[in-house]
Amino acid sequence: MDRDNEIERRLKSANLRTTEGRTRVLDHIKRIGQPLSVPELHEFVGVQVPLSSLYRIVSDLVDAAVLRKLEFAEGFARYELDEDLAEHHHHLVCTACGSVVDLALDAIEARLHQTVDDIAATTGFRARTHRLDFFGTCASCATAVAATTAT
Amino acid sequence: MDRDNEIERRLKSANLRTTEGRTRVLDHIKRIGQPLSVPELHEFVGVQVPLSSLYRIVSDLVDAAVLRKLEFAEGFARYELDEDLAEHHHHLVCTACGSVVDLALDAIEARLHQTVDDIAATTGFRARTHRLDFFGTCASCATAVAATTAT
DNA sequence: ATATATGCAAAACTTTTGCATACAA
DNA sequence: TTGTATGCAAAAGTTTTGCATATAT
Repeated sequence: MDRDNEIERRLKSANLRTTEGRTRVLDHIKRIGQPLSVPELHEFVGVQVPLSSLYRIVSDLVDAAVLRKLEFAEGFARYELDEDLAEHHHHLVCTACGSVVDLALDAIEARLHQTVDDIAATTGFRARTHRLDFFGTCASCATAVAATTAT
Repeated sequence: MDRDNEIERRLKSANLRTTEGRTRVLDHIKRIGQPLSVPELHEFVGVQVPLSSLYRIVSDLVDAAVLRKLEFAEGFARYELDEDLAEHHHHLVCTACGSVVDLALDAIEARLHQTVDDIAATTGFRARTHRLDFFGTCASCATAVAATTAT
């Protein structure tokens, strides 16, 4: 896969060896497709990789531009593939069930591109990346709430 | 001021008394106009209010919908006035100097409103609020970098 | 062979909590 | 007066670090 080659390349140029821990972490993040916290990785990847190693692994991978660190207001960080490796996307955070779902919509990006231009013209700020998250109720929680309320 | 009345109202309906600590925290957050961390508040508000009290104060104010908790990927939380109390805005985060500047642009909101509609139509997710932050280089850091590079 | 990565234990940092005292209403 | 807020100290949760050992290249 092309993406895997690019990951290899970034690991190499950051002088990071291909180890079992890193491979496991990346495999799980690629497979799950949602931003994961280190404790979650600890559970998924297997307890045989200690937390301290996981923290070092994700930190190194962030430095190598393979992972990206995210924080919602949860009190801990989550990690996902760097945006060059995954399709650029945003997040739908359900405040009822806590789920975080990726969202990619061409129409959004077009509008944001205009916005970045507006900002540069207005303030002189050169936006290189952005982060756009939506908070609300996912379809299934909306249904659940409707059912409860109907009672 | 109208906003202060609204804050009073929210404190009252959350059964929160008007104390010196809360008043100080709110005064500083209103005055500074940038999202502040608790350690920053500790320094600004005065060391005579201990950290534990500050954490309790901001937590209570978040529950009362007077403050809003934000997290960039810094490892700690920042607090600013709830969006109903401040003009709805976004953030320009300079990755060179770390400054966080508020930005409010009508054109952005119009585009986001369309986006929220798109999302509801596409996914069924009902977005109640959103968060949009831009990361890049502020005008003065861009100038500084240009100067350095020119040498 | 050699530099890098890991595991363990200990520590640092942010945030939370229990409880007695102080304060706002 | 009465319930709420604070200060202090201790603890909990997340993340970082030192150092000896194990591993990738």
